[in-house]
Amino acid sequence: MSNSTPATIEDVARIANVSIATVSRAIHMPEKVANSTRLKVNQAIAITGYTTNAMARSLRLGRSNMILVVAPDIGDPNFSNILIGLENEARSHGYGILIGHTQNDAQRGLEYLKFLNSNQAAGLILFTGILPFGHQTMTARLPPSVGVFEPVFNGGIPYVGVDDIAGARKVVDLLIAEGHRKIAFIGDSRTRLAYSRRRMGYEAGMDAAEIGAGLRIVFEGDGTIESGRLAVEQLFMRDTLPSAFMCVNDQTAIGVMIGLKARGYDIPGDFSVTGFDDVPQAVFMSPSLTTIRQPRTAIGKQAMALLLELLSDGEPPETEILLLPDLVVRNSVSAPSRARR
Amino acid sequence: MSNSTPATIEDVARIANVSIATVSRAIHMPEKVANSTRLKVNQAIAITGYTTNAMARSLRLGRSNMILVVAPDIGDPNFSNILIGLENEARSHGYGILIGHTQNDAQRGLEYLKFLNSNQAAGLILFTGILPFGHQTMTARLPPSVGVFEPVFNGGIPYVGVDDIAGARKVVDLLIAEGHRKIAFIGDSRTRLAYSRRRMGYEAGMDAAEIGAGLRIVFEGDGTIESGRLAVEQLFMRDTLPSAFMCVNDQTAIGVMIGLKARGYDIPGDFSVTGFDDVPQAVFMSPSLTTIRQPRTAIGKQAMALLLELLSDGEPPETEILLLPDLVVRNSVSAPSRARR
DNA sequence: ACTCCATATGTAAAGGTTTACATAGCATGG
DNA sequence: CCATGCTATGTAAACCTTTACATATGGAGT
Repeated sequence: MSNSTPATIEDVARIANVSIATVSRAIHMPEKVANSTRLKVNQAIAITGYTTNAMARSLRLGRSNMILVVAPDIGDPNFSNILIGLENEARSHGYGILIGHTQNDAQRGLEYLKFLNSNQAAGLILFTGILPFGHQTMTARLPPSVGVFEPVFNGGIPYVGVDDIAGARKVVDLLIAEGHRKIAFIGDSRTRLAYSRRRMGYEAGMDAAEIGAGLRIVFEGDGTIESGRLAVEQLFMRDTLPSAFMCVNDQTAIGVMIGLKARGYDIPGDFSVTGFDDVPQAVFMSPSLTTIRQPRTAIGKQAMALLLELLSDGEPPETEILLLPDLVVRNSVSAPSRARR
Repeated sequence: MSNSTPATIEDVARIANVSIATVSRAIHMPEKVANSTRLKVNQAIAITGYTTNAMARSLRLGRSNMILVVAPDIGDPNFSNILIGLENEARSHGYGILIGHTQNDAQRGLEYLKFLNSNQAAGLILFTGILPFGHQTMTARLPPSVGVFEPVFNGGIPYVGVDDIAGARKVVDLLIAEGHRKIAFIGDSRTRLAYSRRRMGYEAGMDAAEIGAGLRIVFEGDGTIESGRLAVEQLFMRDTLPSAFMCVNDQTAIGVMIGLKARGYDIPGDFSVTGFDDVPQAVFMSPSLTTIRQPRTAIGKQAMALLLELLSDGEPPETEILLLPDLVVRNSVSAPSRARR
């Protein structure tokens, strides 16, 4: 039974007393095979413990059953949850996932391009806004691909992300509902498209509440902790201080909180602070951070579903799928302090 | 150049004016080929942009260049850092990594077993202490495998982990150096072998300091936050309270801290608390947690290196590799309070 | 009874590699 | 000058599938 060398389709055929073609058909197109024959084949498969040799199959078919997932950094805690969504969806359709990380290094990217060229992956999931294949990007013959989080610069590649405008709108609406009017947006319009969209959500919310430009304060940072701290420093040099800091992401919010605490202020007593992303530590901060949760597993699932559709249909059903993220209310927001109102 | 269908070895052979065998040799056994010929072949490869079709190669060779990594939960933040180590090491040897997660579900495990049987992976990395293939485990024909973190129950499978005894010893030595003598160990001897070893480290440290059994307090939990909280409740019902809680892992330590805070105690003022693992949030807790850092990336790298060695040699060079983990001193430990000394 | 068609199965080629074996060329040693 | 052996290359088989095409079987329609 459990021989040294795995059973092949031929072993099955011999035992079932049919040809290998029939075995193949019994497996992949059962309706094309007589009931009685299918039974014999299934028995033979059970006896031999046969499983299709994926290598041979992929070779014959000209495509593999693997999806390559490329991220700049697989150590990113964001990544692993998306991975779950990706993996579940892939596996339930008979695909496996292959992972690679580039650390934004073109040389590494190139190695993954080789992977693709050597037919090892039928599709590609990209976590980066830029094709990571250096100067060969232009001539690269890519398999069906989809982006995660951000549109992929340069390619007609569909992507799955989050509705950043709507998410930011939820935040600003909360702050306004709490009574804030002087709301600072600590942003970053350069790095990622998503960040610009969050700014748009902020502006839309302020518009809707008819809060004039005079009360809007926008600081351009770069999405890092340090830039949050810096924003506080700069804003304290002006005369009009906000009562709330709406940050483009959680990193920035952490920086802002560090800055405010360093000056001896209480959060949310003196200032309210919000983030965006819901990084894992957001819940452990003190105060815990009110933020927007990225539906990571759902994003992964959707992205993979889209890719699989692409793989079978050829045509992208839609070029952009935006999921609506949820507001997570914690303890970093309250009504504006008397002094700041 | 960039034709619709990828170049094959035959295209290269035609252009270089040699046989396909020579091309293959020029690529994989360059020393077997005349210099002049090798040059011609390399030029032809450059012209055609040829890359070896991995499917065909794996089929012919009877083994793939993929390593399957199976973990109970790839969303675990521990996981992603180890993944980096695994991936780097694998890639630098021409292997790719395939990931799967079982959620401790035998059905899922079985699907990965199919993966293996269908020759899609040359080796296996296991994050679980038990072969995740349900009842088929016994008859499963596994490729070379290595475990991560824990020995794999049941198989003669080498593994890479951390020296838990030495790690625990570092913790207890620190506590003793701070002046503690009544040190409670909040443990879990059932779930994981690693946890029993940490207990051994504790006992060894107490022995070395000649602290008698009378001063040792051991609570058997199950490694969860809740069990840490429970330990506090139980211990407060006894008459001899410890001055320090040495926890078998960070989860337990979190629970202990919750329990102590609920009773209004200050950490480390009233009681010292230590963990083990250095989970990402350990640094964000208040007070930040003194604990043992798992060298995750290094573990991943070592595990993959061991597997690759297995793959080429056939013989495991050693059956257990233990890395020495570092103590991370933060703010949850101080000298014992007067009252508890 | 004969033709035709549908259904079920078989035969063989093709997919791209690697490699055992065969061959050719050439130098070395007698 | 021939036998021998070494080096470089070529030929063809094998790895395991899938599937176009061919064939066989049986039933329906005339």
